[in-house]
Amino acid sequence: MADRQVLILEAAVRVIARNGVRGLRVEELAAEAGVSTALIYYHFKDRAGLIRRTLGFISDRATGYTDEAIEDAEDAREELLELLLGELQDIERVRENSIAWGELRASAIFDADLRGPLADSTRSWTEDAAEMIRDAQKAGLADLHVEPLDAAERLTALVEGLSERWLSGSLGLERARGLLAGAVDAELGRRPA
Amino acid sequence: MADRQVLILEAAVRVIARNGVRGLRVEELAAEAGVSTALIYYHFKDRAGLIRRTLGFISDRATGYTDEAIEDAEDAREELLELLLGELQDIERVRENSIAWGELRASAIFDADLRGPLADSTRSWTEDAAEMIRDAQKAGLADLHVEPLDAAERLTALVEGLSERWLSGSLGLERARGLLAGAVDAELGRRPA
DNA sequence: GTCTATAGGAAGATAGAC
DNA sequence: GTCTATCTTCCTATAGAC
Repeated sequence: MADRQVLILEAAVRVIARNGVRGLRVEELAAEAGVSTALIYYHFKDRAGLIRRTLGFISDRATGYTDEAIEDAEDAREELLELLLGELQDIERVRENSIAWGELRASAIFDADLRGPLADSTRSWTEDAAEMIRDAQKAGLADLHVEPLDAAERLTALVEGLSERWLSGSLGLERARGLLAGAVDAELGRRPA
Repeated sequence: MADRQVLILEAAVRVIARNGVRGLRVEELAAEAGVSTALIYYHFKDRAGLIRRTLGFISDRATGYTDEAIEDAEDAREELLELLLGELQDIERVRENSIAWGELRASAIFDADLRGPLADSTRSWTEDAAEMIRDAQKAGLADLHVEPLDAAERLTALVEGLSERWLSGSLGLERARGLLAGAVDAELGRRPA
């Protein structure tokens, strides 16, 4: 489907990461994407449609930048940690996505239309984490009495909380990463040496 | 200082809770507060000034509505849980404050001026929680090897993450509360029966 | 599909009286 | 300090040509 649209969506993520959903001006997006405002309205109907499509786009590409690290992981427990730490990295693309993701979650509070896709992405991410926890349990790397889905939901929600604190300047990145690693230990039981 | 200003600030919190920071229209705020738009500009200079003052106001009154429940708590560990659960209640005032708080944090990502007060409030809340963890440890209700400040920072960040999911419709309130209780168990060790 | 140009309206901000 | 009335700016959205 028209890569011109994708171009606009990618630009939209950048603009949102810079100014927030609330601060997105169609004209600024047009400049960022190198197209006219009219073209944006042609493809996305109106501003609300643009935002909605951008959210879906973010949800879709929300995974991906952790893949390499996850493949390097030596076991399921390390995979889980890498999956979670993936959101806490000082890399342009990660920052961009994290900010956009936070914006979309915040926007969903005031716009019911955004909630469906958001909940879907959240569930999908959580289930990935839960699956890794189950694998860790099978490998004897996690307490068997922890409920994988509960722990996964707590850990992913914690990542969001830490990420927001990091991005808003209340928490240093290294400390955030350390806290997250500590949470994995608390949830799964300290790693057997 | 002029209670008219406080009246406006309180109205601003309500409007922000309803429509978000970006959705705050000076005219709507004027209607909500029962004053003219001119008066708002008189007191707050411009829209940006109004937002800044409102978010500062939110930081200040960020605590308070948990006090009763905390007093009823039977021990330090229960106090901690009540402090945290205080943010996850379906009560008008709590929703309002939680949404406004989330908006403040989201806004701080794009506005460096907001970061100082935000970090201060966050630290204060975290330290309250850490103190309760220390008390719980003294009372034999929490593992002694947990680092109070680390656990407190994780738990409060988790509350923010869960709260955001709840408010954005990705998570039911009861489940959020249950997950939080589970996190306290995971962090402090299961409560000795 | 894409642009230039612009209509139209919403919202921020101010003037001036009381 | 507070209001009514109004100015001005900015931004979404569309018309119409290519």
